[in-house]
Amino acid sequence: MPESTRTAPDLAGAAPGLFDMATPRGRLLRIAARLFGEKGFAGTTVRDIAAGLGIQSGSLFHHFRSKEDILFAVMEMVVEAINRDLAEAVAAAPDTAGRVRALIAVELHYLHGPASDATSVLFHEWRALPKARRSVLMNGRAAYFDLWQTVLAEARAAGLTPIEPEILRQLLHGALAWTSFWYRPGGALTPEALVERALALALKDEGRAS
Amino acid sequence: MPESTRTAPDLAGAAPGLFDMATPRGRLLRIAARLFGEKGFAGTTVRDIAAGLGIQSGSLFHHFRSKEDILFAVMEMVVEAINRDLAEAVAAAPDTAGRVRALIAVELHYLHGPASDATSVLFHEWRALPKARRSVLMNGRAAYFDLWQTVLAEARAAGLTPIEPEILRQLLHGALAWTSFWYRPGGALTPEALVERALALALKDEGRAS
DNA sequence: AGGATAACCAAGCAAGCGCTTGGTTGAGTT
DNA sequence: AACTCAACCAAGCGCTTGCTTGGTTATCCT
Repeated sequence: MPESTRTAPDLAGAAPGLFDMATPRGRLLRIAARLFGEKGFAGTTVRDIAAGLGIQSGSLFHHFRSKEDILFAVMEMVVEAINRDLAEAVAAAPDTAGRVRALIAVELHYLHGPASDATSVLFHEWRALPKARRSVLMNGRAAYFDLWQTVLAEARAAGLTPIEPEILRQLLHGALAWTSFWYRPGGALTPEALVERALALALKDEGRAS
Repeated sequence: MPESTRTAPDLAGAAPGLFDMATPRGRLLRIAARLFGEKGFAGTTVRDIAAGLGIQSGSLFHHFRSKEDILFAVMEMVVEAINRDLAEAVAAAPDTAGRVRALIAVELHYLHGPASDATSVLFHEWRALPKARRSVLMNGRAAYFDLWQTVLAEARAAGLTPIEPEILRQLLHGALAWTSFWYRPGGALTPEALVERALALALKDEGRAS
């Protein structure tokens, strides 16, 4: 499939995901992310993960100290990558509407591109972490939330939306996160078209739907 | 707290939830819903539920044949109730925008009113059910989805949104479902104000935010 | 008074869970 | 040739899981 070069960031080398498939650790994280995404963290056993790798369940603990550490590693990886790409994409956008579109495009790209498994784990399984680790993750995401809020405040000042930035951010985040339950790329609705629909939802008078 | 009498339905007698607190079965479902909502289905044990009722874990199986049956009963109860209230509220609304507001208000009322635990279980834990039972639930929700889509199609025909009804329905459903992770009634943002924000998100030129 | 029944307890079983242990293998280094 | 070490296996430990069993108690119906 061809790249979407206009607004979405280039994740290039990370093609089969954000994990290094050359190392056992990377392969482990990849299938763990897939299983956690499919059956949830509590619904996935270390034996499931081991079976996916073709090794014994005990051998997992040569690479990670606990099942929870695996979940945390998956999430940390996504947080770092998404932070980087989001800042890049926003900096490259020419105007306010372009920045909002960039935010949406990056988030949807993570939710449905090569990193989809790991991203939906980050979005949907944070309750499985103890509070201490949850707040570590939230610290890592602070920059991400700030960026959204800054751009949305800019949009509101420009008259593109009447909704307060922090509320709009949460509503949009929910709308986008939920797409992992119903949207599948490859169908009639292209990823680019989905970005435009979400943008039409976020901003007045930017709708080019249908 | 006073009722919101304008558009939200009156759930009256169901005050402490939608469960009949006079029966052991109702009390069981109530605390099961709370625990499933807090820790997830797989993260909740039958011993947790029993402890919440002050009985032995084995005694649960006098009321339900399996843990999964408990989850299913919680979900069925919400599906029935929400279907009924949604149809009522939409029928009572005077115009298109009012019908969209009614849809949003009912959904948010279920997510944050007395039935909040059970509703967020329905929205977030359906993956814990085997596919056969999932499709039983989906059949029960068909009327619900149809209603949303009909009203949103009407809104689009009236020029209130450029987004296709089925896509808008999914995006809005995500935005609303996600509020259970961040919104708490009793704070600065009232439930009524949240409804207006969500309405401003759904429809053009209906924004009265700030 | 006698019988049926709903609601529970006390005890525990079989299976599955996360994780540990001690040992093996094979590629890389010197 | 001797050594190191990452990557794994085979076995199983201690615990928790959902659920079963046989029996007890209180309430209601007749």
